[in-house]
Amino acid sequence: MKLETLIVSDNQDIQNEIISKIKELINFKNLEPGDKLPSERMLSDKFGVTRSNVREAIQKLEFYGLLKSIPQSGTFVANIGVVAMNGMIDDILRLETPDFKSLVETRILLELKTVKMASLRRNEEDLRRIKEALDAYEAKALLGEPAVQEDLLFHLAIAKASRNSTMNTFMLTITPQIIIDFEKYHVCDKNQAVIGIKEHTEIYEAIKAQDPDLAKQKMKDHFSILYQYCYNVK
Amino acid sequence: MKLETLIVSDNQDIQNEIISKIKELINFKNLEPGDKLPSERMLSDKFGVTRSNVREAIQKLEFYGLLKSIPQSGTFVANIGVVAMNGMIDDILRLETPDFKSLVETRILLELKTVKMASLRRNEEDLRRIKEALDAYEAKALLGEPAVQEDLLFHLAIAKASRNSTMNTFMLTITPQIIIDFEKYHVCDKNQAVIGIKEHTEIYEAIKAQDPDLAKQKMKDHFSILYQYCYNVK
DNA sequence: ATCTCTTAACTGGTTAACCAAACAATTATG
DNA sequence: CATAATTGTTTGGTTAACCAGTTAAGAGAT
Repeated sequence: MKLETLIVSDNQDIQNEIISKIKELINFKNLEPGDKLPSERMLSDKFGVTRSNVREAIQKLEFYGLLKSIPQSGTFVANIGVVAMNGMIDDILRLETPDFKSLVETRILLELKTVKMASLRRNEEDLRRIKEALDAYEAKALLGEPAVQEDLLFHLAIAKASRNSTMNTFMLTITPQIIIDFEKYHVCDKNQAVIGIKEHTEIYEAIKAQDPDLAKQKMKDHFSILYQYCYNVK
Repeated sequence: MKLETLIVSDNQDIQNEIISKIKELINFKNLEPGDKLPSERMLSDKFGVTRSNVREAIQKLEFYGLLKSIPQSGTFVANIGVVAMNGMIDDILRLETPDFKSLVETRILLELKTVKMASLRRNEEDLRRIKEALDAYEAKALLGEPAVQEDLLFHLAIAKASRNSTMNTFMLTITPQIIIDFEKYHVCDKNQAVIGIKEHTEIYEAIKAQDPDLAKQKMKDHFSILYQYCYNVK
């Protein structure tokens, strides 16, 4: 486990170094939007790393919209000014792995919004899926078993019903880390699962009644314990 | 361009198909948390695709915390129930590329929160960086040139000052797509850049004064035009 | 029969060779 | 001299061979 973390960390460091060097190169050569970068092979030679490393770094910058690779042609600087380019690369380089507090803060923000949207936009199909998730959670919780996953599936069903694909994606993105942190910090270990049934049911009823403000309030109540806990952890 | 979109789409389809088959396999074989999946080579044989394709699919599921690859050992089902597994895979398969409206909705939600946090948590260094971005934007806007990138850099500087790494990452994630959509739908084409100077300055002053509610209000005002526009587009 | 040690195969990860498309320079042709 | 055809080179992408570590089966000793 330790070893793996170290390796990942090394890879990250190498990639960040390459990204940093690409940035320097762009600045040094005064490359402007549309200009071509040196080929992957030249870059890997120049930086003394493998082409795979260079490719990964380029793909990361491509993900953030800073570069654009065109097959059999080359890698080009995106249509973005040199100032923005430098600023964004700096931000990307300094991206931290999200801490628990920031995850919970973000999750609460998203959930309070998605539950309102879900109340307004949900159709019968959405409602059915949310109910299904609720029932699955209730069944597990009543058995006294840990139901963290069923819990989060209920919330994901709401996110889906919000009909906002971006927030839905974000919820999916943070869910695995939330699960890991919950287990790490032993959140939801106690009998809170049983309390959760009532809270979940109330949220579901509010969505069913298409009452966005009530739904938001019930969601807020649901998170009040977690909220306090999260601020105590840090 | 068309060709490329097609290829990407094909790749996406193949990947989704593989993910779907992996899901079926897990269900059919009743694999439980900790169980080992068949090797990448066997899967690629079985599915009639390349190992690269299988690897990408596995990596995607790994990103969402559903699988865990261990070098020289195998790929394992994460510690997540079969119900949650199925639910999350379905969600992942149905992930849509975010539409403009959902992007703007999400951006506004994030910005109203980060500007409050930035007001409370910013230090002098943060403030300096925000001011820098503001000045760069002002300089560009006064020249009558399009300053979309400088605009977004200002907002990214605020997100950074919020000291919430998750929201900061999310802002970075949506920024390139926002830029593309802004150009596509010709947002900010007119002289709105000049109006933006005043609004940006007011936001900056509120952050400087550490007044979270005022900052939020000014940000809201700043987005009112975009908000309307976004709902007209759809 | 049981336990230990060796060995061979199997694993995900990595590297290097290969591919087809795009581009540039050169040559042939009007 | 200008233009079109062609050929050789360069590109990002793909594929297949390779690697080091793990695993488990099997031989041998007790």
